[in-house]
Amino acid sequence: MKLATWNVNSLNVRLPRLVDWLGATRPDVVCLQETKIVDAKFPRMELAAAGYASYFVGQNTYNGVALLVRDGLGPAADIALALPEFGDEQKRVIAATVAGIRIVDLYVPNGQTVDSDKYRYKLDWCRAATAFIAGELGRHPSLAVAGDFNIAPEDRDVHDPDLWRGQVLCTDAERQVFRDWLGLGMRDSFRMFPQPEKTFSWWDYRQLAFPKNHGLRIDHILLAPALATRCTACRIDRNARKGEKPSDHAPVIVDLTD
DNA sequence: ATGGCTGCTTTGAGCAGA
Repeated sequence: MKLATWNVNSLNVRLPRLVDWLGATRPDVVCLQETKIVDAKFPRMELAAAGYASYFVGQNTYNGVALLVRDGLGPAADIALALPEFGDEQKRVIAATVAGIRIVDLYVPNGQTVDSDKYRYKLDWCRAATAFIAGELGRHPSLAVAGDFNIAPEDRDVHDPDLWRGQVLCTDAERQVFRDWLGLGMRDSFRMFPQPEKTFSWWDYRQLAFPKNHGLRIDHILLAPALATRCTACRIDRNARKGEKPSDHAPVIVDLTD
């Protein structure tokens, strides 16, 4: 089982690249964020032609998440489309059970700046997500939580920690959320393996950030113990950030033994 | 040397992303 997460920053713009990437990478399940598309316009036919079933919840302009499931894995079951007991207009969560694995796809709010209402919303949202993950883990030992967390967990996940210190994505409160999720028993799959230094998953479109590798690692796949023992690799597909009209995020991919 | 983004919006300057 190959599981991936990718913030595509508009499925409208990125669909050709996504289809190419699916063909080249052949993941079994893909968690998408920032689809920015209403359900009625979701390109399910195009993705079906590429060999994937789509499950999604979206809206115009912002947010939107989807799960893509490769044909032959069987249908996704027990689909959830929001954090329970957290009134939220924004479409940031989809969860489903696929081939015995419970997959939670999160698009964590950005937070904008620490003095903004959006930062408060981010922390409230994350607290609700903590409760959701705890509940899911209780029901499903084979749990994966993947997505754009908008949290760089440690200084080594930041190209210039001094520049980013205390800034949104890197604050103590956000990093504590990440540790809270690990504290539930989840493992950061990326850190289960030796990794090259300065490996990131997001680079600003501006100021040549990508060629200078001025990035952050903010996209993650967390695995419950029962899946962590099956995990043989985690990598970030930096090549997907190259070329014409890339997303500003690169995909994260894990391999799980059967 | 400097500044160099992208996607979206009941189309066109402004917001948001991170």
